[in-house]
Amino acid sequence: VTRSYSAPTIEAPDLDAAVRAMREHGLRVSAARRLVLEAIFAAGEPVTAEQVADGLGGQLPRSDITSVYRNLERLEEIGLVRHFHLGHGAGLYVRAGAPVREFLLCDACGEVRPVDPSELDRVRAVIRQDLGHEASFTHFPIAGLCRDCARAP
Amino acid sequence: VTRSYSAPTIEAPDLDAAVRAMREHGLRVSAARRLVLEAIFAAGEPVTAEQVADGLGGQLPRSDITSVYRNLERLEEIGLVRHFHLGHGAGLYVRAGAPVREFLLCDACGEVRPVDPSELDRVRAVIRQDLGHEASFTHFPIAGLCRDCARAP
DNA sequence: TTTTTTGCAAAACCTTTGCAGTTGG
DNA sequence: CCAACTGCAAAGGTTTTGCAAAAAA
Repeated sequence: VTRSYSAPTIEAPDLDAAVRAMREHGLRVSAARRLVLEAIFAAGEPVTAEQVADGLGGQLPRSDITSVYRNLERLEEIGLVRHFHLGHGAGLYVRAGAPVREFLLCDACGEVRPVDPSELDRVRAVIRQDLGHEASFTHFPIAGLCRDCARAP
Repeated sequence: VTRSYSAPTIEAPDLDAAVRAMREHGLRVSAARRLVLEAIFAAGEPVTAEQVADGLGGQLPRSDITSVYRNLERLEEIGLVRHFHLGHGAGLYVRAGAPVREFLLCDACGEVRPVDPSELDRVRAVIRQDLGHEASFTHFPIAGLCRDCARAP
């Protein structure tokens, strides 16, 4: 199944603040690291480590994929990046600080629907009440059937 | 994080009916195929392709892992096997016809809690009402924090 | 006999590790 | 200067693919 993707609007990145945060956390601001950060901030949507290494398809200089993984990890540790998964492929990395999205995935047509976490508040409340579990859909999506595919299966 | 796993009770397998189903679907009943089926039916809990290939740790003859994957795929196509994921590791295969379980995963302590699908009926209803999505947690688990870890984070 | 299936080798895919050399602070 | 970081090569874990030989129907 091919996955479609509607990018959530992401507010203008603040690279300088991010660089400051790096220094505050004792991370060196190397060229490679800065490049990963720039790619993540420049991308309008979640991207794979490979896309970052490819310089977002030529928009930025290429990087070594090993360093990209290592830097995404560091940046995630200090809260500048988050990552999540849609299905089975490579992980997707986004700039933290951008609005958090959770995802509904249609197993039939492949639609990926980003939703605002508030839209899942009632869902989380029911899970908490019925099962005593604090659910989070920020790392794995909610799979199933979208409205259209549920109607015409 | 190490994952604990409480096996759901699985009713006595009916290998003969499964073999009949294979023939009905035009699948040949080869030794290798039968072995995969036996392993899946004999296992008291979901197992990886590798566990099947290893003969469940010596209980059964070993098989070639490539064939195991191919046969699990065929058996899943005709509805004798299901598979799902818990986190990032290898997929887990279970005999279809055994009671379906859905899973809650604790990101903090690694607890894996199998629940009966009926326990998620209200959850699914809210997702349907609020988002028009027919949710299924049979392929990916519901991640988050278990009751204990949510209390003491 | 004919079509499916097997077993092996090899590769694909995503991610991590080891290490010697480079660099930021 | 020196700990942190890089780039490369290599490997790890999971799953798929190609193909000639073997086996089911």
